[in-house]
Amino acid sequence: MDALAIQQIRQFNRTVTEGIGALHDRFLGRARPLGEARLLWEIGPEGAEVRALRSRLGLDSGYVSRLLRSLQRQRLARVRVDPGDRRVRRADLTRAGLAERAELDRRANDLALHILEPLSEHHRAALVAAMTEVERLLQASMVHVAVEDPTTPDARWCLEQYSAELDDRFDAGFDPALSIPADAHELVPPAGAFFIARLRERPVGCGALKLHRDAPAELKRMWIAPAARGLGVGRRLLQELERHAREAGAAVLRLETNHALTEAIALYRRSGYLEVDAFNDEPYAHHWFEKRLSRNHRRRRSVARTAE
Amino acid sequence: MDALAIQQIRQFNRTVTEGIGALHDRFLGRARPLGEARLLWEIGPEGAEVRALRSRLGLDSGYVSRLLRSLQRQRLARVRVDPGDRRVRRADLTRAGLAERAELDRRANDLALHILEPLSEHHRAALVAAMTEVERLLQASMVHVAVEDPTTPDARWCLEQYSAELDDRFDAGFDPALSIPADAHELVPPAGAFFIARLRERPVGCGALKLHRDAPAELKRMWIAPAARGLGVGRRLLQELERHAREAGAAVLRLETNHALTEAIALYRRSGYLEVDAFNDEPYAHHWFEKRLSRNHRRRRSVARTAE
DNA sequence: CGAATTCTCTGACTATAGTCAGAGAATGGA
DNA sequence: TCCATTCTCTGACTATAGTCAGAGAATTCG
Repeated sequence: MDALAIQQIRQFNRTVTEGIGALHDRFLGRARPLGEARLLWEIGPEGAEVRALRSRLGLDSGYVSRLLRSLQRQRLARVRVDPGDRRVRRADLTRAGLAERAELDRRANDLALHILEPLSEHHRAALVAAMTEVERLLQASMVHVAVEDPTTPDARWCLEQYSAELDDRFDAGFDPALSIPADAHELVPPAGAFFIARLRERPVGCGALKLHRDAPAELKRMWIAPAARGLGVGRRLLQELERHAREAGAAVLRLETNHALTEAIALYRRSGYLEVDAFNDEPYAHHWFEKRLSRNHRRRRSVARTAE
Repeated sequence: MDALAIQQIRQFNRTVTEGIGALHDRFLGRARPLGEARLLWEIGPEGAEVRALRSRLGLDSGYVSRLLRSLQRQRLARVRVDPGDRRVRRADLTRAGLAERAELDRRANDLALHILEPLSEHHRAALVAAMTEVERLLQASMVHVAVEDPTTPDARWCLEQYSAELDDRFDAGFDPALSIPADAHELVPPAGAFFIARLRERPVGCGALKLHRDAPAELKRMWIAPAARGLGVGRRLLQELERHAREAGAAVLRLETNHALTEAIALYRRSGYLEVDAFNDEPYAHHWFEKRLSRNHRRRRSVARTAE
């Protein structure tokens, strides 16, 4: 694997963590312990349920309880019982707490300004552009794909997004009732599988398989959130779907699609799918594709694996 | 100031610290406390003086002493008296310590690999390129310029680099003895000033002023380390020199230079210097420049100040 | 030579950032 | 209705990452 690339990433990590990290401490000014500051920030102007704070920050319930008491003692936050469910508490910020949060916000801005300030206009623009690029690609690298239950709220959300997008892009709109169904019960083992691609817990794409004993497997419901497009998420999702289908014993994976979905069609072609005659009567489809899943495609823990 | 740029930098900081930070902890595996791991790394294969470790890591002497004892108990390091000066101790790694350090190195590589692994070749190359760019520009932004004593080892080193570079680039080489002198005693207040540009303590450039009561100030000994070129360090150094000359009462700043120094000449022209007739008999000079230092050029704490 | 300085170590102390095991109150489901 | 679950809090405990004030040995400076 490319040793130079690895060295560059390590160098980048050093520069960013030491450089920005040191600045961060100087600007965010460790006047307040980090835990309190994070909590103060996370409560936000609207307030939040204590249990939500706990899960968002990944902290122990006892610890959050004590941090909140400390914020209360400093008259920065209030904690009250939720009238709806009297087990849960809601935290919100006092005027002083809001001011303190605004101050944190201001300091974070100052930090960014302090980085830009010494640079010329030209270099500033270059830095912001390069940062945008690094951030996008890091996010791409942090996307994980996993089989999930198609009935969870996240899964339903993805499927709704999928339908809404088709409705928006198809010339005649999209009514799931007129299309060949792929209901939840068909997308759980052993009949099929439902995959969600997530970026830090948030769903950014989905895809599903319908498995048929000896007949080709079918690829359904593939969708990538607009914000995650162009990052290779579709390619990775497709690879996972193919791997799953292969491991489930399918020799061929096939799919139908609409001519409005140009990026998807390009992805399928790029990934080795060949256009074939219509193999079903899906009313929204214009193209039918299939791909033979090679059996000997070993899954090695090597980087070369994902090379295009 | 550009609010979008600031938002982008904040977003970048979040993604990088949360994304890479989380990975960092997972890979570097908090099996060993961070303090010990840093020290183990810093001792290095060659060993190091304890006082050097202290200053490099910026740690308290008592703390380092205890950390070292802990490493000794784990048979990872040895501490011995320096035979030359029996007050100082040297630490070095045992075989086990070296193995542990190699393991840290391996894990840092794995972290980098883990970031690259999910990406396509195309996206990998783009990420590495963008990281290189961010790192370069962040470094540019971390350069600081300050007046320093021209007799310190760092100052001498800069001046040697300066001479060596001229000797290398001038057609006929460069012999300081034949050039108009600018000795250390001329480069301290009130006769003049010597500036060093530093990136994290390491010198990456220098420049000097000779001040003459009512005559124009002279710019001398300007040099930028090859690794720091193209980052705007020269421009910032020049701005500092001009500011200092202006504040010392000079109305005009002038300089002579050799035609081999094309980037320097371009910088001077870009910065408002006008070519004038020879005002001295410097044997190595081909061009003479001067710039009128405007008095009313207020130094505002605004970003616009450094715009080109 | 004697005084000041340098380098390291020890003891005593602190703050931060947690973890874990209950306990009590409120709620939801059978 | 009652049992399990959810939500929060308290007390007791831990590890990490330091800081500070000497003290003792070695060295350097005037």
